[in-house]
Amino acid sequence: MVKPLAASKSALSVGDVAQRCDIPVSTVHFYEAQGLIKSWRNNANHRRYSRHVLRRIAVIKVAQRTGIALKDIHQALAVLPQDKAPSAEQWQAMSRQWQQLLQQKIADLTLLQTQLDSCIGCGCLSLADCPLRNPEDCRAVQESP
Amino acid sequence: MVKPLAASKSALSVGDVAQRCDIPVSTVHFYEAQGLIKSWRNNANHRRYSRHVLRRIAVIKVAQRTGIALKDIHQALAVLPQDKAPSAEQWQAMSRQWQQLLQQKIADLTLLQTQLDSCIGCGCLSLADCPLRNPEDCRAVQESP
DNA sequence: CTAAAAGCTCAATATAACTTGAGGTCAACA
DNA sequence: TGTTGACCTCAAGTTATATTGAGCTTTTAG
Repeated sequence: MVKPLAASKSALSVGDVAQRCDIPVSTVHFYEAQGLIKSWRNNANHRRYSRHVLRRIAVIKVAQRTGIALKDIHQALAVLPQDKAPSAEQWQAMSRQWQQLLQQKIADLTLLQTQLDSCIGCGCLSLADCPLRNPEDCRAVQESP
Repeated sequence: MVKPLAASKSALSVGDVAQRCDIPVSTVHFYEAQGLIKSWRNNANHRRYSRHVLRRIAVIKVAQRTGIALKDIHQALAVLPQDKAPSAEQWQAMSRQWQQLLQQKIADLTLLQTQLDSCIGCGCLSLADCPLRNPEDCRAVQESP
């Protein structure tokens, strides 16, 4: 059974977090072990999370989609507070980091696409640009067409 | 000492291949073990590669830059012959596969960028689009601004 | 002719990012 | 009350992509 959202609940169990972020409990544990998120313990030694952890995990997921490694995500998350909502400034600092990375990646892929587009099977018709060129390969191709 | 290129050499040693592709010998072995490239053996049981292996490895490297997994690269490479230059058709078939994947990735990242751009710290000002939104998180934020 | 360089095989290790499992606690519901 | 489900810890396993090392053979340069 899926529990209804209890919006006013201020502390979340590991199960709550897992469910709401749509990740396994083991992953929540893992992220915590990696220092990406934090928790405290209740009397029963059960983890309790601030609701702000949900945003952190959302950020992690987005960053991962772009191919950023966890340790880099860790670094970027460092500018966000663990236990309260980030200020506009904090948020913008993070966001700018992502934007730059994204732009970089997009530029990289776009270049590759353009190059591939003008590449005729590495017959080296476009020697300077072909991303698949290889000196030896090109020469060999020219020798025995 | 770096050997001069011997363009007319038709069979390459594992060392030749490694040097010309700028990858370690162990990686050449590894790719072969994975079935991405092929070799035959000479009298001394040493691997010998067709020069066309250089193009295959160039393709592997390009594809990896875009974040494509080796097993998918394996599949795409299947349309290229191991022991001769690909025909224009074969090449184009491959190229089209890459193009599609690239386009997909670029589109994905661009979307993400746009979304991130219009996201104000997930105060959920743009509820429908924010890639960082999370129902519980948003509601909580609204409750305690 | 000999010693270094390059090859070979096979097994182990490495890193990232998780997942699974064993064995045990604790609280709520029928 | 007892059993189910959510937690806990800690260790081991998994997949992808290689890299490293040990022990042995072949080639090549001086």
